[in-house]
Amino acid sequence: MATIGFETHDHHACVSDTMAKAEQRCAALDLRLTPVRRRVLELLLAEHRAHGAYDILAHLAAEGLGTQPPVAYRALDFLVKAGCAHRIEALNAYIACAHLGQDHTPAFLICRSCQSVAESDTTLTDGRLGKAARAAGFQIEHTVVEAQGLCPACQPQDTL
Amino acid sequence: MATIGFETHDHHACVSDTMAKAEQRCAALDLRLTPVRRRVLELLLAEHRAHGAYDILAHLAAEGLGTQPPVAYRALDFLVKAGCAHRIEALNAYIACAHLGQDHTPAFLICRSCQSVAESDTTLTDGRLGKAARAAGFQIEHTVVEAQGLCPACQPQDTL
DNA sequence: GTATCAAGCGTTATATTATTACATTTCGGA
DNA sequence: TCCGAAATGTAATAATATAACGCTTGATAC
Repeated sequence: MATIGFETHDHHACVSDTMAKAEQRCAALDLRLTPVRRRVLELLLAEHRAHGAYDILAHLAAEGLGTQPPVAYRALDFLVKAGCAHRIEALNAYIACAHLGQDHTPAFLICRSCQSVAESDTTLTDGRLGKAARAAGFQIEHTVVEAQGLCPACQPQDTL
Repeated sequence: MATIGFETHDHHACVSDTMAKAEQRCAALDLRLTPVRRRVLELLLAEHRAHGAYDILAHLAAEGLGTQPPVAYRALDFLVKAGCAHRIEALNAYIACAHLGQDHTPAFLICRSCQSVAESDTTLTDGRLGKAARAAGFQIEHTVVEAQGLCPACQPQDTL
């Protein structure tokens, strides 16, 4: 399990790695990473935080890539279906996948102070949700696991 | 842990029990369960499924209890804050709490076929979200744990 | 009792998020 | 080169949610 988003890291490499993986993934699945889709993924990747569809649309509009809501929603839906991005239900917003290429069931840690979002790569079945589902005879198809609170950097510091 | 929602049960008793507990809880916390709030809770309790704010508002309007969105949102917000209801983020909708009076961290099982929602009463800290948060130094304040899929009754049957 | 204050409520308006529908274009394969 | 599927452009609208403001009510201090 690795949680990506709060710790400092080489973000430039993080972005280019992910773009490269997205290319590979789309090629492998015979999906077309068109200019708009690619640009939206870049915009999502720029920061480890969630982006609203209309935020994305504003960037696209500024760059002449589209002005109407469906442009943004289509690209975001594509990226989500392709596994390159996730939707954060608690924020009605989207974030680039931090574990592209790994089969994973994402869980998110959302900081209410700095709005950063970390994606934790976990497995589902032995979690509480998996147990509860098995006990109830429920067949899980998709999970939404999100925690809201304070990231390490935003917690009140006793020392220093 | 108990998951309430899919199994058949004495729903009339389930409703009246919950209303009684809500009364007690509000009295104990010095919160006012006004007619609109009470009625909204009854509406939520009528079925173990999520109800949109505007669905609730339509009922209130039909009963002369209010016609504008804030009427519904205020009552729903009150019930959520009071612990008598939960918001289902994946559906932008609300559901009555099935574990009133118990300190719990809810997790929901949402059937995409019949729209029923079961609430599983779990503890947080040893689940995968808790582990991930501890590992990342993240301080959790609120969790959203929702699974979408098929409830027992809606799964394709091999036998029978 | 009555002045005061906070909570609740009524109402208008508007903000935010998301989808439907349909015409047009692009792209790959027959 | 023609066809069909996928992608895109665009207008309109639906669905969800909040801001703002004034009035009413109910509890409390005096």
